[in-house]
Amino acid sequence: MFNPAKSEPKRRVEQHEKFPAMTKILIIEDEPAIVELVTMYLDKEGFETAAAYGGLEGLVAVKRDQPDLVILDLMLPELDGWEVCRRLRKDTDIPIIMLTARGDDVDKIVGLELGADDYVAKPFNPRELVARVKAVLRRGKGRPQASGTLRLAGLEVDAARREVRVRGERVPLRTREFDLLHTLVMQPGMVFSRDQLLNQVWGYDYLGGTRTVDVHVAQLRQKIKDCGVHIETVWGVGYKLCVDDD
Amino acid sequence: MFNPAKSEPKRRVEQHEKFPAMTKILIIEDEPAIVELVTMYLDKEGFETAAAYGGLEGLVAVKRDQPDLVILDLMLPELDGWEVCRRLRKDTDIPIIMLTARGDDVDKIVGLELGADDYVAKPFNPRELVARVKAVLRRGKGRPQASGTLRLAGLEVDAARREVRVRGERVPLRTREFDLLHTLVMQPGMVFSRDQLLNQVWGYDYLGGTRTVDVHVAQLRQKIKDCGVHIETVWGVGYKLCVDDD
DNA sequence: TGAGAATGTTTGAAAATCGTAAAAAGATTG
DNA sequence: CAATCTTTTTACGATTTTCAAACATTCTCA
Repeated sequence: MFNPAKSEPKRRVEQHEKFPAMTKILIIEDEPAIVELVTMYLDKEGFETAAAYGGLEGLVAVKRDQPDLVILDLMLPELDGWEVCRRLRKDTDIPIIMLTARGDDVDKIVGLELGADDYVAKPFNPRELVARVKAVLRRGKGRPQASGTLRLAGLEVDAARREVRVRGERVPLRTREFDLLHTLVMQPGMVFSRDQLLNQVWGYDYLGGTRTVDVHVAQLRQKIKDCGVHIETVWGVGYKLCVDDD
Repeated sequence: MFNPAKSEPKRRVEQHEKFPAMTKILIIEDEPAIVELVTMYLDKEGFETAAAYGGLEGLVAVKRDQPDLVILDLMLPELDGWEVCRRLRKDTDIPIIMLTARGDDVDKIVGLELGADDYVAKPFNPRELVARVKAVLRRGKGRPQASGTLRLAGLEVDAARREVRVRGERVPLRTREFDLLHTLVMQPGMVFSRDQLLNQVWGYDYLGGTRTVDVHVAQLRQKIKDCGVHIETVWGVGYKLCVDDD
């Protein structure tokens, strides 16, 4: 998609940094006290959490919950962290933060051999762990954007620059408007239901009503009129972008 | 594709990016274990690989194989990475990613002195290396990000000297300010999310909050005003550098 | 044609984001 | 190790955007 820093709609968030709506974090750790502590801190930051208390259980949980990040203790019953990490790495790219004891060979963990993304030495400061979680999650986001301007009749949409031109003239759009238009322009003629648009533009966890889409469509229509392209209502279904035929 | 939130969750089935048929990558590294590992990962991504186990051998291999990118260890027998890099740079533009030890002077490596395109600190995560390879290759086409002074209206940014001039007048910038401006100037008009800027300027493992970016942007704005170029806020997304239009 | 449902449009309060100053924390230097 | 400089955090007001609600309009189908 195209929005580098989606705003997080409809959610009670204070000073929190924004992460993809409901980022799921799985904690694999046998000591309940630690699980509880970490859970508490992550909750407070708006993350969704799950826990597994052993290696095997952990592997199952990963499959089931599809977390966005795993916090993995090195010392575990059944299957130790090394093995769990290795198996996870074999068929996923889910970021992993290891909990290690002081003195563990950190280089091996984060480096080649295991391929974890980061580690925190026990005993650790929960706040630091949270910071690391955020940092690791952020890493994926820095990739260059697919450049290239989409053109359709008198309409140009530049995703990388977030600029829209109507017959060559720059038209300032707001975040939602831009994202909405961009989705439509990417597949001209394709009908999008309001729900599809909500998922695409507002995020899958958006809690508002579907009429919101209508409002934004109306505003978009205002701003991009007379460019040889228009947003058509598909009655009872949704909207699509069409090239004027005359 | 760079949307952190929504389109990202499918981590499992990662689609291979398309690079020119059979992009060749040469690894110059004396430790066979590392060569093997890296080779495996690059293979998996569809790259063609070759290896050289020493500095001299590496130079020869470059001549012979004409790779599209070189991964170069800093510590090598015969001829060390510094020297190899220097010689490569003397008569080619082949992108180079350096493998360094933690603590090596990264500024010198990627800066003008050596002119490598990127670096990865050992011990490294192979997946990250692959990501960097892709990033560098992608960057390669398009823009001569090479040395020299970047000029944009009344603004000059000299990466080598780390100097900035506003309408010819030198303006002293602090480290962060300079790096920030530099990344923005390299791709004027391109929108950078705060996360992207944090990754680029502060590093992949920066642990602070995103508002830090705002503060530095504010300070930059102070220092580079009235030079025909300004930093624009892209509401809900991030910042971009724009040439004044009036 | 008219009732009911879906959509269009306008609006202002509420929410989100941003700018900035100033305090706090961290680095660097002499 | 104190002084100084840089960076980061924090706090709060200012600004911008969003969205639900209300009402108007259009559409469908009996």
